[in-house]
Amino acid sequence: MDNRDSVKRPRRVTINDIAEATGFAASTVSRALSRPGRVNAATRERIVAVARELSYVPNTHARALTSGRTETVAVLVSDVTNPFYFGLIRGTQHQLKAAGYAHLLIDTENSGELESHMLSKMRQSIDGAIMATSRLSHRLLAALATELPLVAVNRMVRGVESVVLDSPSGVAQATEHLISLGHSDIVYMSGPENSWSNEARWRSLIAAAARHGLPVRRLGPFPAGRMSGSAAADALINTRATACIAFNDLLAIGMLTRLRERGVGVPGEISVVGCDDMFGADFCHPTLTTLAAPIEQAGRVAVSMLLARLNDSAPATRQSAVLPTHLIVRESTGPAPR
Amino acid sequence: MDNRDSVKRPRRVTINDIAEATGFAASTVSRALSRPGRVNAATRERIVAVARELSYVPNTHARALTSGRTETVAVLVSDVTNPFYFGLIRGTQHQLKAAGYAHLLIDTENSGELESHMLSKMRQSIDGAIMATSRLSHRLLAALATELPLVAVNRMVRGVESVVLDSPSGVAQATEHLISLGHSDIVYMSGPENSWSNEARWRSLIAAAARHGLPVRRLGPFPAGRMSGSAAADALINTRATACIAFNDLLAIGMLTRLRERGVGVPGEISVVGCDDMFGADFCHPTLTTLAAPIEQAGRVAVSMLLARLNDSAPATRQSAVLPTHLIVRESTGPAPR
DNA sequence: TCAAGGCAGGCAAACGGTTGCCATTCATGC
DNA sequence: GCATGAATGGCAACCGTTTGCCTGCCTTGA
Repeated sequence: MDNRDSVKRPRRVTINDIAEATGFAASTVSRALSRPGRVNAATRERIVAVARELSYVPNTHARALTSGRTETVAVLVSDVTNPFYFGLIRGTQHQLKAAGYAHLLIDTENSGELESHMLSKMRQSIDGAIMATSRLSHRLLAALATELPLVAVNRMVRGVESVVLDSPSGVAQATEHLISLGHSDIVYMSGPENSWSNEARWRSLIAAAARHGLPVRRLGPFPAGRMSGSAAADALINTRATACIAFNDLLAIGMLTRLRERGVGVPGEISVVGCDDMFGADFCHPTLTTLAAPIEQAGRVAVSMLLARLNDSAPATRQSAVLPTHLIVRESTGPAPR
Repeated sequence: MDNRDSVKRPRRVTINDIAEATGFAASTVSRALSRPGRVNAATRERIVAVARELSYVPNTHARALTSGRTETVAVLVSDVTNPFYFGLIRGTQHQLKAAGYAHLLIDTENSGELESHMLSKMRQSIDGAIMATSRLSHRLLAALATELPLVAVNRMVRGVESVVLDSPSGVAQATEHLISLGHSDIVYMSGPENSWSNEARWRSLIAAAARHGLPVRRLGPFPAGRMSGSAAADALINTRATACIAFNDLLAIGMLTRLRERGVGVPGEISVVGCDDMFGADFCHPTLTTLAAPIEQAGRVAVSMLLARLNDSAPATRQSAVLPTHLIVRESTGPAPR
């Protein structure tokens, strides 16, 4: 039925309508709109005016089909519900919008397999991708990077542009902080095993403690959710350690809750340090001493790097940006009990 | 350079490659893949097998160009950083992925203008949209709904399918709760003026209080962020009221912080009720009594409604789903001081 | 035996842009 | 006066699918 058609698809304005209205050929219209300088200034003005008047909107798909450019960037996160990503999503969202790109959000559910599957499925619908804390192996990630422009966040791999948060220096600060408070038995509460930053944090804790001749222990791995906090707290209590650094704030806050339930004083008996300074770290109880990571900025930087590569067509000197982290001392850390 | 080309665009497998490999025409391949039943079973099997072998991935854009279907749904939120949306994003993300749809996230930055602008720009790249707490006027929203399949969340408009959280009943529960604790002076801390749910909550507070012959007051409007909590708390203290219901948890948590700073006991001197039970409400200090809204479920339901409409082509009896809310009593509410 | 109708497959025209190549015009320099 | 070449615009092929229409064949029933 004609009626239905006109309702469902009101026949949008195309480049040909503009061509007809101006008397120019469609190709000229196309160039005027997407390649200024290739046509006469007067012509362009005329065309642009008519385009605006007809409220012309270029068809993304048609454009993508020939030119290959989709003006869309995928942002892959391992778990949308993890507040850690909120800042990242915000950062990428803003930067992409500013550049006129669309933001395709993909939740990889902590699965490297799903990650590469989605990516191969979307390869032609996106110009590039931001991979936040990818669960892919180094080899796979590097291979992917040769097929598709991508920037990794919190992941350092040869041949892949990346933005990483300088956890080492942050963890070192946290360690110094705890040591200066008299703690000599620091435990690392480990996150998921396939997480690159988990390893990075653990290694820098070892290094930092070693500089003071202190041994460190590691508990876990624990899934990076608040729920794991209970098990983590129980395990920690068992070790009789007086301080811990948790893989992330989610885990730390979960531990806080459990420690309180069990009547363990924080920071009286145990000091807890989190990582990421995510939403909530400043209003949980006690408020959490944590490693502030400029994750929103990381998102913006990642997008900038990606767009730079997309536009300059220069293969770019594969590089990585390292963003500083710093310790925010709040209520969850205090002098070691004697 | 040929080299560069082959690197950047490795020439993906198309329907024609399959046609050539199998000896069938491209059209038959197309039908075998997207309209089974239209071709002979044996033919289809053969084609599907070859397609898999060649790891064929259909080109979204080419498909969208002719069929108009993009298998993409836009999710518009007024502010990605508001934790309230996390659940929604999660819900929509999961449901869309399950159905094989892509999830286009759009932040409208609390601006109705940006909202409709983005939507008109994307109209041909999406099959439909989920509009969470739209800032658009009723008229505009209704008009939009005639041009594009959409489902509104937390917004009730004639002629627009919607999913709403039953705040009225929840606010009523909260009011009863406060009254039963002996409070007779309840203040509503208002959120943004252009928010539909803000009005809905305010109205149901009036109604609930009226049933007990109690007057209520309203303070604000306050922007729906944690930062506004300070101003809100100060204003509240000034009124000498003993209880308040805040537009949302963000505002409530902000108030909690400020009240603590100013030495006002919660719930000793003032009881605070939030709305949404967002991430953090259960670990802030004191933990927040709040209206739990099944927002993730709302996201799923919204997607289901939208997909049902997209697939059944039936214009659908424009309807709305109302999801129940319930009060979660935590530490921030207590008996009225005497 | 033949008309009618269903099934399976092919042809070719879209969909809405982009882009390589060609034609025209006009200024420039010798 | 003529070759040269830059600037500008048009032509038409193409991107990868979908889909309306057509054809040939086989089945069915009178």
